[in-house]
Amino acid sequence: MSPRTPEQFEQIREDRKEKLIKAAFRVFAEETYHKASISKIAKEAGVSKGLLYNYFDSKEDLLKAIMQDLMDEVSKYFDFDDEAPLTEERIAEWVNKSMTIVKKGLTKWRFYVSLSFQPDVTPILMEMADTTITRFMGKFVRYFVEKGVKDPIAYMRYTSAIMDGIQFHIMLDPDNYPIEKSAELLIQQMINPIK
Amino acid sequence: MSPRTPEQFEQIREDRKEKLIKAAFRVFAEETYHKASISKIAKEAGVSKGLLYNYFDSKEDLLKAIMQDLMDEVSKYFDFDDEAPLTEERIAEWVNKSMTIVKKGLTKWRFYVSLSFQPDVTPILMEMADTTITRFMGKFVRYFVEKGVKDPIAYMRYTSAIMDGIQFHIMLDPDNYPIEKSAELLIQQMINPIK
Amino acid sequence: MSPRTPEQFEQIREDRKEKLIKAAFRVFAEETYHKASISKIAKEAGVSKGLLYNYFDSKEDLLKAIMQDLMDEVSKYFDFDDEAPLTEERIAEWVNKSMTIVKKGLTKWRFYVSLSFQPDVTPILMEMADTTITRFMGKFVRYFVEKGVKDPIAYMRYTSAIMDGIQFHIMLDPDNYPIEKSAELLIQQMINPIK
Amino acid sequence: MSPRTPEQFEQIREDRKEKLIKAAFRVFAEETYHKASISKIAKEAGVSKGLLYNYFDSKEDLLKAIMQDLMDEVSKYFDFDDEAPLTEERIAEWVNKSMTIVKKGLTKWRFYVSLSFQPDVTPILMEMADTTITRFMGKFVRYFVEKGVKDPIAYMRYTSAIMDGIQFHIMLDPDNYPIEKSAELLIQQMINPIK
DNA sequence: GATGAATGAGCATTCATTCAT
DNA sequence: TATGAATGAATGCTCATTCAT
Repeated sequence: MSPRTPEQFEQIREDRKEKLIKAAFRVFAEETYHKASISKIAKEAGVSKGLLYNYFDSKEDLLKAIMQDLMDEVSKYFDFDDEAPLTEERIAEWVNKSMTIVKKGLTKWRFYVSLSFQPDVTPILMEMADTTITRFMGKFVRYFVEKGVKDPIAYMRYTSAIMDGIQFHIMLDPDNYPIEKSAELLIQQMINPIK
Repeated sequence: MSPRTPEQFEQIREDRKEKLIKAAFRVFAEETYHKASISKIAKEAGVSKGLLYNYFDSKEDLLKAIMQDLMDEVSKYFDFDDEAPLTEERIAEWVNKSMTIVKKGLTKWRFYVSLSFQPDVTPILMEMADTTITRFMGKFVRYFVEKGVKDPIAYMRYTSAIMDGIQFHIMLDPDNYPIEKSAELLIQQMINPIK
Repeated sequence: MSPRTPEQFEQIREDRKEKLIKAAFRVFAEETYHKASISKIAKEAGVSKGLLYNYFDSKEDLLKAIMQDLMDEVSKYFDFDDEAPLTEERIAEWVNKSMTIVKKGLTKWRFYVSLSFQPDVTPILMEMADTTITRFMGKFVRYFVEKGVKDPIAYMRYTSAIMDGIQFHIMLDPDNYPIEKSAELLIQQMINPIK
Repeated sequence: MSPRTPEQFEQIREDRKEKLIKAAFRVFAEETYHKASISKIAKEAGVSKGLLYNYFDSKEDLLKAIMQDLMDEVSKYFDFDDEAPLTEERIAEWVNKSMTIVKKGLTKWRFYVSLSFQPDVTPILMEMADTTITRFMGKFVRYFVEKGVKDPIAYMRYTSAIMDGIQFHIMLDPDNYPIEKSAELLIQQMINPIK
């Protein structure tokens, strides 16, 4: 009598959840978290409002799911889980990738930054991001230590800031910002740091 | 004829307007433009909802007034209106001031950035900012031209991005970010640019 | 010390009242009684809101004043106060005048009709109109009696209805409605009534 | 899939819509379109304000629905869709019916006229009424042509005006207006037109 | 599980009216 | 007398959430 196994049900749930998150992302990105409506998200995902509440407890819960998704994507993309130390090649690769990923997903990253500055979202985000970022930073500090930089932590933070500043400018003016030139200059600064 | 002179009325209007802008700023900063309610702003300013509409045509009008205020403050602070060219001293001063102003007004600048990333606010902001920013950038380009930089426009944009990245990081972690060291490094890069 | 006599003050009051009524009429006619705002009326009349309340107790009071004005105008126009009986010439004159007056003051009469159909206005209007209309009708009844009409009251009401119907159509489509032909037909029917 | 069939949902929707239109009609008729509040309409219909917006996009949309209803009723009542020409019997029937329908639905027709004179409603109504009225008028013109009337269009408009004038008077004073006598006179004028 | 009708609190905005000056 | 700042209730409308089916 039961035409689907529990596994199949689980699969359906996962697919639907994914579909809802994608839809919510599109709507949130286009209209601000507060302005976006659950109705529109449900319609965009092709399900009923009621069903959406079967998958997420609230609008905020949906927002958290989106952010988790975004963070997973970043982690996967850079794959900093391994223990290998940074090399000059990997630095260059990281710089280039970081810029490309922004240029290719403008809406997504604008949304991410937008969220991260919304006062009620910031704490949630910070908590979620903490461990990932810490490990990430550690790698760079060790790299600068080996390069003989005098204040490696400060230098790491300085270069991180540069990276973020560039990404920020790409988001605001993707067509005119000199991405390649900037990448070249930043790589230069990281490979031959001011000691 | 008039029970209060027009000057008195004008004075009252200015005072109230100022009070409302300050209140609106506090509420917007705390809650996002869309979540913030006119009711709360009026209460925060200690006046009735109706009165607010005596001074501002709409919620958006109020937002614009706040932003104009912020931009006026920046302009006054940096006073880039004169025609004198940039010197090394002025560059150093600009870098230091830019960081100090953020550190001293964290809430305000977080709010400013937050706004600038809200999809429906961005166009309004862009329109208001346009001419100011253009003149500002021109000064830096001319400076780098004189320094003999190969691609002065790209270099200007690169250093602008660095400045913004640093400010961004100060906003996120004002207590730990190495402000002085960063200022020193950035000044270095601007006075002895990579040609 | 007193630069104006009481009479002059009275004159000023009358002039201002007139100006306010005229302004209120324009605004009401353009926007419906309920949609029209006191603010706009005061501005249209070139005085302050406060002063308006010095002359009229409320919005409704202002409306009543307008209606009284309109009715006075009608009375004056037709001058039915004299005791002379209706003649065929006066009938023809009345028909033609009645149509011309509508054609020449479309906005005004549309407004008048519009008001007369607003549920809360109707009773006020009815009360004000009562005596004027009664006397007016009496004249016609006597006229038809003399013409030997069998049911002169019914015939009077029938022709009144025709007149109103024509006026109504002129208001709705002043450019195409056959005013002259209609006048001619109606006069015909009144001079040679169906007995 | 669905807990209620789409048909059931459709049924619920139709019922509610009907109930809301009826309630809106009552409230509009009693208070003018602008004074009537959505709140009151919802309460009158026994549903929440929110639900009303589930069925109608706006107050104006609700108004249109009411008017469409009224126009449908008239159309159904007179059934002028067929191609058969007007005969003397049908003329008489039309005159009598036209008066009866007003007498029997005073509130409704007062409301209809009231609406048609509210400045912001007139254009909406005109647009909706246009084609119906044109066809209707054509029939009468052809009838008068066959009767050998000299200016059949003018005569059609004249008799339409009479009809409207009578209806207008019935609305204002249903108890005293000589309906039957008027009907008789008008029928007379249409069957033996002044050539 | 799945639907969408239903709710009600909340929002931006308007406006007749009052009142200190 | 004359002003317009100030009020607050009311309005049309939106939307997250619930729930009968």
